Amino acid sequence: MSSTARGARARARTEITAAIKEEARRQLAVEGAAKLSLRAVARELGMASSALYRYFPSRDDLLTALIIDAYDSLGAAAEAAHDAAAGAGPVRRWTAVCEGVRGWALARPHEYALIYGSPVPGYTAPRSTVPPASRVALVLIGILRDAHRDHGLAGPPLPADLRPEAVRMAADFAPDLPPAAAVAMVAAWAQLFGLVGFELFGQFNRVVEDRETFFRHAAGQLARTVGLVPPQQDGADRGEADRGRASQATGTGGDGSSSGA
Amino acid sequence: MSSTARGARARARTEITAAIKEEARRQLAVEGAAKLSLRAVARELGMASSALYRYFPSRDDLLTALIIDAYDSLGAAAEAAHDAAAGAGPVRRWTAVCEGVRGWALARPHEYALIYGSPVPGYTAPRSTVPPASRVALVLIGILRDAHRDHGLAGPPLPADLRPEAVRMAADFAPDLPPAAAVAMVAAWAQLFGLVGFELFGQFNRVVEDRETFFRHAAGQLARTVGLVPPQQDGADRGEADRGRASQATGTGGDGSSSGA
DNA sequence: CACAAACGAGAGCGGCGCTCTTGCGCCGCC
DNA sequence: GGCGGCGCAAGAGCGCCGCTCTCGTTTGTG
Repeated sequence: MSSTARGARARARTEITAAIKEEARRQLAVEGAAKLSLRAVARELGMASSALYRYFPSRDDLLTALIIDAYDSLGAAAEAAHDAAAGAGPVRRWTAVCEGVRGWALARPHEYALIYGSPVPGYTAPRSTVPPASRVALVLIGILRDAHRDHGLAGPPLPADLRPEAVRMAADFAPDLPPAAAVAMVAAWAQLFGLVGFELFGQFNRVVEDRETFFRHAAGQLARTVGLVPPQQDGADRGEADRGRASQATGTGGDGSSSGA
Repeated sequence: MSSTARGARARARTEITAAIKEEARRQLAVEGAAKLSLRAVARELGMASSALYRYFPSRDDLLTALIIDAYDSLGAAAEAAHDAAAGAGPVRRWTAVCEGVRGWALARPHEYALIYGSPVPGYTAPRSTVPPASRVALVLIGILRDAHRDHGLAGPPLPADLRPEAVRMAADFAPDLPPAAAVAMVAAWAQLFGLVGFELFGQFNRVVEDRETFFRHAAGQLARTVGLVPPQQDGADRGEADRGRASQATGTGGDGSSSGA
């Protein structure tokens, strides 16, 4: 009841609010957050710049609204990518989510920069951004939970001095996961956005060319570090690579992630 | 001969240029890059704002100069951290560099944001930023090269479709490394800055509390993913992982980072 | 119907990046 | 040693910005 038809006035307000955000997002995509101008938005919408302050008390508040929307959009993309791979194994689902995040970021670089780039100087994100910001992490945690329930997780040991923190982390947001897995999960979460951010912000420019393939591989490795084991037996892993110097022969055997299946 | 005493005029110019950058860096640390104002810098230096354009043709050029300085400062910090651990094993040297990077970033959050945060809208970094930006990566590559020469590297296999790219990458900037190691290195490089960025930009706010310990552990794990194997020492902290069902094998022995020394 | 709240428009304040023009002082050259 | 020229600082000014205040109008409500 509260959302629809509480009078023409209220509906007009939500419509105008949406139009402002839409136009702002359009300018964001073109010019970037730094050059987003309230006056330009108002101009494009055919209203006085002062009128816009009836809807957003300041430029930063507009930005905050866009940030929340971006988090939600990214979260939805991650969830959609996960659902599209629902039937598959945990590694496949993991990489699907990672690729979903990457795809969203590549399609909306400025919105990605808005939420994972440098935060505005004195600005600290209000609490309202927390839940939408958690959605990607929740999807990843869900994959780990399922995998842990079904097969267990293969994680590295936990150093003694990290154990209390790990226990706290698991209790806080991943009660179904062993502490070591919670730690590995948070690290992988940050590392995922390191990969995406580096690609997006040009750090890979003369370094990585075939970024799609590179990312897929890296995401698969990330799955390993959180304890998800690829369908085929591991075991072959460790002794491999290149003992000694003249290695070069390394690789050859696909690790399974190369097969599309 | 070119650097010193090419006349009083020239020396005054370099001095003023340095003073401008210094003041700009001061304002950067206080307000952030978005609010850095040429007029404010000029005001603080007691000169007319227009005079400042004799030294930097635009605000973006000032920013670019600061970016290059920041890259160099970070690179120097990474090299210093590495040299301080020169005698140690590759894992210790790796984590030392990672912690050096983190320490630098925590001490200069705004300068870090300048180089690894969102790039300015239409702005693409000029070529002159490339060499200083590479210094951290070069240090890490050096560690891998040494480790590969001395003990070999234990990396995961390379999927067939990534092999051409991996060969190209190794040839381009790590000719002494096997292709798989070059790939793992670049991924770890990006992931390192993912960890640092998330901590710095508040993404860990209600997630990770003991960030120092968490980071040290994550950096150690990163060392493993690039094929650096920790000295095998069966310590007390082991066997935790998860105790789920088939908790297979759990990689190799302790990561040794738990010991304080 | 009357009234208060919400609203849109306009003017205006201080600050910004950047440009142009105007004088001045230092440099090298004859 | 005088002098022309160049580098330099300063001021005024343009168009933009975020934001505020005021004022007349619209609109939902008791």
